[in-house]
Formats: sequence, C-alpha cells, structure tokens
Amino acid sequence: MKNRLKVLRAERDWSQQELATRLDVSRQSVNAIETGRYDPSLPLAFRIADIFAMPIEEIFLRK
Amino acid sequence: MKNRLKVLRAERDWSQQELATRLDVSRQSVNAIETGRYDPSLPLAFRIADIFAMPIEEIFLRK
DNA sequence: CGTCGTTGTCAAGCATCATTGACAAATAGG
DNA sequence: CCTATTTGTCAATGATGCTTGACAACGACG
Repeated sequence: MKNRLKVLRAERDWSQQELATRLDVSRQSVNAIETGRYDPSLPLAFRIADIFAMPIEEIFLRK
Repeated sequence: MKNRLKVLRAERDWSQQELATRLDVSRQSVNAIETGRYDPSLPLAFRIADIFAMPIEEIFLRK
C-alpha cells in the first residue's frame, strides 16, 4: 500500500515531527508509514485525510 | 468508528460468511467489525470498499 | 568547525487486528 | 416440530500498528 504523505507534507513544508504532532502520533509512526514499513490504522488514516482535506483514496493507493 | 456493513450486506443478501469469503477474512472478523468490536486495517478497508464499489468514506464514518 | 533540525532506523513493549475452534441462541424453512 | 443456517461471542495465538528512547547520518547555518 503506497502513499503520498511525503509529497503532501512537502507541499505544506511540514517536518515529520510537525505532521506527527498534528496527528497526535509519534514521529516514528509518521516515518514508518512514509517509508512504507507499515500502513496506518483506519482511524489514523481518517485523521490523515482530515488534515490534508482529501479522501483517503487520494492519499493511500492500492498497490 | 461506525460502519454500514450490515446494511450493505443486507442489500445484497449476503451472510457474514459470504462476505468474509469474498474479503478473504474469517467470519469472526466480519462479525467483529460489524458489531463494532474493532476497526479493520486500512488494506482490509480498501478491499471492503472495492467489493461494495464505493469509497471508504461512505462505508466507515468518523464517530 | 560546531550545532541544530531533519530523517532513517533499531529494540522492546503494549495495544489492536485477525486467526482457528468452539459453543449457544435465534431464525428460517421443510 | 426438527433441522440447518446465521449470528454473537469466547479464549488463545500470531501478526501489525504505535509507543518511547536512542543513535547515526545528513544538510544548512553560524
């Protein structure tokens, strides 16, 4: 499951720590998701979608 | 995190077992998600969305 | 050169998701 | 009434997600 987190974060000029704080998760979690080591839980995926104001399907990609 | 699985399943007249088979998960997993005992993983949420041919946001609801 | 911010990664531990096998209760159909 | 199907739930186990704390490598900047 790929994702566009790194790009979306770059567009906003946010550090991983900044995004992690907004999501209320650890910086390591953001990093792990970005580097594809694991997928977020569904509730966290919703929070991510909310913060970037776009549907989950536009952030996380099947494959 | 609420969801509309039970209704969507009823619309298609599928048993929990039938949906579980289509999703390639156990019947207990479908039941647990339907009865709100836990949320599916993001990959499973995508498979559910695919099977019902609608976005995740229309099946799973924040709250 | 030294320092700071950022990123990637590891380990250990706890929480959550998903499994199998089992059982009881409710429902539907013959 | 009898039987098969469906649903809800339990326990135990394994796989993932998320945490803290730590450390190394890098680029930017004084």
